[in-house]
Amino acid sequence: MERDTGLSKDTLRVWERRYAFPNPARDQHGERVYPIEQVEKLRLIKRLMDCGHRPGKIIGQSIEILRALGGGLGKESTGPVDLEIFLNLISSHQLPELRSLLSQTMARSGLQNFILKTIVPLNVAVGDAWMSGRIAVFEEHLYSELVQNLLRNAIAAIQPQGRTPRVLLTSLPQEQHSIGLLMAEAILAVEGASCIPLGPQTPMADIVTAARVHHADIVALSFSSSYPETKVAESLKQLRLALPVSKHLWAGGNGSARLRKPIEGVQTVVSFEKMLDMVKLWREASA
Amino acid sequence: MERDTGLSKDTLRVWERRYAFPNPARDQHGERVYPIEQVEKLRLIKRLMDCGHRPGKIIGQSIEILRALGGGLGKESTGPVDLEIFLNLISSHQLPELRSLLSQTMARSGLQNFILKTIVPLNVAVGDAWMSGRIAVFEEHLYSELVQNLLRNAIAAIQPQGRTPRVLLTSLPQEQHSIGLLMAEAILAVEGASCIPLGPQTPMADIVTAARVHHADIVALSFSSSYPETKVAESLKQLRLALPVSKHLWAGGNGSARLRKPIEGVQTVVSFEKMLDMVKLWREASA
DNA sequence: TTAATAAAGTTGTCCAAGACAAATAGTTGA
DNA sequence: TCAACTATTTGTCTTGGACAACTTTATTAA
Repeated sequence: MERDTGLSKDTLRVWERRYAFPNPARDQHGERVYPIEQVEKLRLIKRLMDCGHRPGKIIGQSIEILRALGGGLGKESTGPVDLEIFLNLISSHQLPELRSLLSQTMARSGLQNFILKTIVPLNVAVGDAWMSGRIAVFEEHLYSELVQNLLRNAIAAIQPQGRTPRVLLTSLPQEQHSIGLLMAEAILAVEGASCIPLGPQTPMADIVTAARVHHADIVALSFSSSYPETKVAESLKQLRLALPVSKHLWAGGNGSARLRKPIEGVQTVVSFEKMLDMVKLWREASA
Repeated sequence: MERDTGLSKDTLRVWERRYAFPNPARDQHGERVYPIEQVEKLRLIKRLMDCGHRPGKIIGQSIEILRALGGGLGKESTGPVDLEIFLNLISSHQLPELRSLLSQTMARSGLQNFILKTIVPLNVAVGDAWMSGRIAVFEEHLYSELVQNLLRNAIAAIQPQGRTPRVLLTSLPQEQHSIGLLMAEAILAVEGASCIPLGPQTPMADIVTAARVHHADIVALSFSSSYPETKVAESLKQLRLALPVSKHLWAGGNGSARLRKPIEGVQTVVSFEKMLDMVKLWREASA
């Protein structure tokens, strides 16, 4: 259930006590068995919470109402590219067609624009489509794999220039999403920065050591919206203390956008567009 | 601690009660704070358990003795390629050199041989080197990223032939290791099979649906040694029941090698070499 | 001596309810 | 309009008991 919903065991228990939901059946040993509709409702609630809703307010609502609440989320942003075509290919399992359309789009717009104008909005659209029940988990997985291949191939095609800044890219142990890291790496590679990609889930002590031995100028962390809210600021403060002041610390992803107060010595990467400006600023400052 | 050691919260608690280890300090709120040496010992124990040791027997030993126990693990297999060179490059952070040596080796031996003779033994060697404290977590991460890039690029270079069998590749929700899936995909791609790579952590219901809509002939699952032992057989039986009998079900990875009794209708992929034979057999049978 | 069976020991996961710190919302006063 | 204070909400940690499933050892039969 933790994996399926993104909610911790303790949270599920305390919700049972407080809100009488979820209300799982019990098997012959008295252990909880969650009906599929409760799992779906929990997933919806989790996603709405990531958008700022509070559990106590929405947990009593029916699935239909929750769906409606989420429906109006990403509608306002209609990108320049028609995302509907992509979504249709995803939900109709046209793997080769989807692959070539993505490749074509990338070739046409260039890597940076492809990420900014197509992949980022498409990720949001896919998330929404999953939420409204339009596409399934495995369809999302397949799409992710495809994008990952595309990005890794593009990055490999650019390859080392040895220019500054040297950016260490990773996420903390609780954060397993890596697609954001790849997008950042691709964009930075185009800018001519040298990336040290550690992949997701690097322990803090290792980040500090890696930054030292690889002479990183910037340590960039990614936080998805499923990263525990309370932990983001805490982890960043701790890491800031452990890193030499000379090294910049950047925090990106939807999880870091929720930060209320800025943290001393930590820069928030609001968007990939802004990240380009930040690289420019770093270069000016270090010149 | 769960992430850092791979041991569940409950296991850590019950060990405290039964074996008086770990014995974490407490902060001002009475919450557990684990000294670094206890974390290391726990990691060692976890790894030794994956090799068949039982916790009660080894938990009382000192770190030195545990290290010695693990040291004699993979020594017998000295591959044809000199792994020492790779290990040295990893531990001395020579990223570009490591990258090009891997590429060269791949070009020289061919993709399949590269995986069988270099990557597989190297993965084991890296794991052992981590265990003996020779390389750090972040160095292992960097190596993983590199291999992943290499494999994904190689797979992309082969690309679709539309030949059978159609193999759906994924792992179950608790299993996050994906490098084994990539190696399998690469080897199968060379054989001309069509892969549907869903990445790791696909819920069982989604695997069934995906197998249907993509007309998969074979569903191949990967289990690493950190997958809960008791769950492997259980999950496979359940999935076997949910899949049509016409679809083959293959289980690979170190986690599935621990299966004592074979499961009706499930084939164990003992090694990548054997997988090639299995593909051949499938083709003969389906002709 | 071997093989099968039973008993004893080992091990991980689940259960329940309590406590509390931190975050959020609501209220009041300047 | 903003800041400070209070009340409420919320998630995570705590403890120890229970037990099913697995392993090992002992016992019995062939």
